[in-house]
Amino acid sequence: MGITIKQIAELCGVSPGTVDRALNNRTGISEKTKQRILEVARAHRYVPDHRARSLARGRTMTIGVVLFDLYNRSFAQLTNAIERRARELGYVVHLTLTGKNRDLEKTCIRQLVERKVDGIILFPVNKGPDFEAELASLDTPVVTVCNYLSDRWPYVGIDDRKAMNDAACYMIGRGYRRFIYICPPLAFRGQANIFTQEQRWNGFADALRDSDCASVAQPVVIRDKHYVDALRRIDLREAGPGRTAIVCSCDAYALEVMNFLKTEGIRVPEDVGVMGFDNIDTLQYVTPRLTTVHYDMEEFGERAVNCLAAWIEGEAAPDVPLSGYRIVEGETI
Amino acid sequence: MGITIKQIAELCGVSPGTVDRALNNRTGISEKTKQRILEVARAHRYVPDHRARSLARGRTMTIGVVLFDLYNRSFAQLTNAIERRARELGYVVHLTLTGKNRDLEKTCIRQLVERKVDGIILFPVNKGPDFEAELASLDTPVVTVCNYLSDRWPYVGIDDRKAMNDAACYMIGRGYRRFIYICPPLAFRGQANIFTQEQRWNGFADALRDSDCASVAQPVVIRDKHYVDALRRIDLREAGPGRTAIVCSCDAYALEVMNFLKTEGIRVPEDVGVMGFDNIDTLQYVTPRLTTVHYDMEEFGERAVNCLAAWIEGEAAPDVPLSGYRIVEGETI
DNA sequence: GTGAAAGCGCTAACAG
DNA sequence: CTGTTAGCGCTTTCAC
Repeated sequence: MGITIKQIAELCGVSPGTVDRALNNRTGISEKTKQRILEVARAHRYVPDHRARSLARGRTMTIGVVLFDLYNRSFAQLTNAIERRARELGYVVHLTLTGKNRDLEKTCIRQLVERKVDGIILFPVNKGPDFEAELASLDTPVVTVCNYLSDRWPYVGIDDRKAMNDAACYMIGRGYRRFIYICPPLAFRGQANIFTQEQRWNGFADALRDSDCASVAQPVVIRDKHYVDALRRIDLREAGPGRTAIVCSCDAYALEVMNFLKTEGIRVPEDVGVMGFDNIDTLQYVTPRLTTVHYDMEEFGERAVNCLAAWIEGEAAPDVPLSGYRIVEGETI
Repeated sequence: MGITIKQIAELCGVSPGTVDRALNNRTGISEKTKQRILEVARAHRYVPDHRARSLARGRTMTIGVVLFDLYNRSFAQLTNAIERRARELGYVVHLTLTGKNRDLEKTCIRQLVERKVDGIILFPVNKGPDFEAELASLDTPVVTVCNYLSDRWPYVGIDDRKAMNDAACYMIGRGYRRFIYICPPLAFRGQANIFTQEQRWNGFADALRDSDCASVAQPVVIRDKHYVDALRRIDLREAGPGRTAIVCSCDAYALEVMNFLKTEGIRVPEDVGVMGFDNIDTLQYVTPRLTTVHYDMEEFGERAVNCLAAWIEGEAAPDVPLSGYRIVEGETI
């Protein structure tokens, strides 16, 4: 199954080297033999063996991607963008999914290294000096996305702290004074890499602290994975100064929260406001339109690939500026 | 960068063959030298080169996936399931996306073959004898998903014709007599492989024809890519016998339609009913709850991988039974 | 313009 | 138990 260069060489009565010259448009071959070889190759449906080629050439033209999963809309978009951009640059993608399992993440990375990918795009769930050392020892370019690891690797993302700060100010500006902050990942503080989620929380806390509005209350923070249950135990209609907002550290939580509020007959934003983050595309079909923070996942994907490709082809890891974001004024705040 | 078996052999003063025995837990090596070799390998962070291994062993333990894109929720789910199941079986996934481009699909397949994937999971957009011949000549196991190609390749999916037939009967049973059928892909009939979409349409047409209910009218069929615009030109509140339903050949269209109806102030299902297909997970956040046809994409992914793996490891392509489906009774019909 | 040979890193078959 | 050798398929260098 599958004819090889050597076999073509025999069939044509030439050497493998000559076949190589013909097949790869190299110089130093007469047009006549070249055509003859190409003819035979076509007739036998010659397909080059990429493994052998990459072994000889030293490049696989493959990039590895390590993500949680594809359930989150954003990741699907990101993967899509990565594949497209990678393809444009001549790379094929190895997709590996970790399900947020830290050991599995290491396994995935190891597999990619064994397969000698030219570079890796990583949404890290691990962190810490050991992990960094491990990553550094790979001798493989790595670009991090959506979750910062360290300045030893380029990072593609936004300034989440500032963005959530802006969001908080926006809410305060609209009369919100009491807040419930939902962010289950915070429960993994110190264990997993939840940099982005921490940044968002910090940005939120900053804003509340810095607010010159005296009536802003201490926020209630929900770290429970069963955040809807936790929410159920709170009296959301309790009277008090200013309005109440449920701040979700990402849209996925916000959607669940809105479903819950709907079943409880709690009106948004009349009774309580809801703030999201990510602007996932699902939102365009949901009423009321969620107020959220938008950034461009497609751009993330492209930037990550561009950066990785530049690193692969160049010497050092290029710097990537943080991406932009904006608050999407919906109907829930 | 990266130590090789040969180098380890030199360092340990043994032959490459012995190192291979130690590294791969083979028999015929003394515990002592084995430990010594493993020691050195670990110290130098030995990582096997998968390309070389696969070249020598004849298997890549890689499966290729060819899909449109990841925008459709279903595909993201499918990809996720494929990756997970493939990983369980020891395979790594090459993901290629075609954007529904028929030439690009061929390119993707060729790339995967060059990379000597052990098998391919394909959502085909091409069809016809030429394409089938091309595919057959690959000498690579291929399993088709979601879009049937021919009985030469296993197919993972449901009986779409019957499912849409059931859906139509369900609507007729609920008093619907006038139908608008939305299915832009039908415009590519004869060109692209739209098997599934045709099946759904056929099932729908069957049901209307076979209905013993005399008042069922000929459906209006929208094949226009700008189906919302087409819909705008129709008087949806026109009086007539029975109720009117907009039947969408997949949920993605239904969501757009519902958004449109909302902006027009047309109530669902009071003024007009809406039927979907696929039961994408987005639906759980959309009101009113869309009536649709459910099938299990996760199962598709698993079955496809299982089938492919069985074929790779066995002789012939295993048969896969059609998967189940069910109508999800929502609030829009 | 073409051929021969070495090598990429690993495996497997055969000697010893 | 260990070493040797011959590949896997392609590339590349150096002769001719």
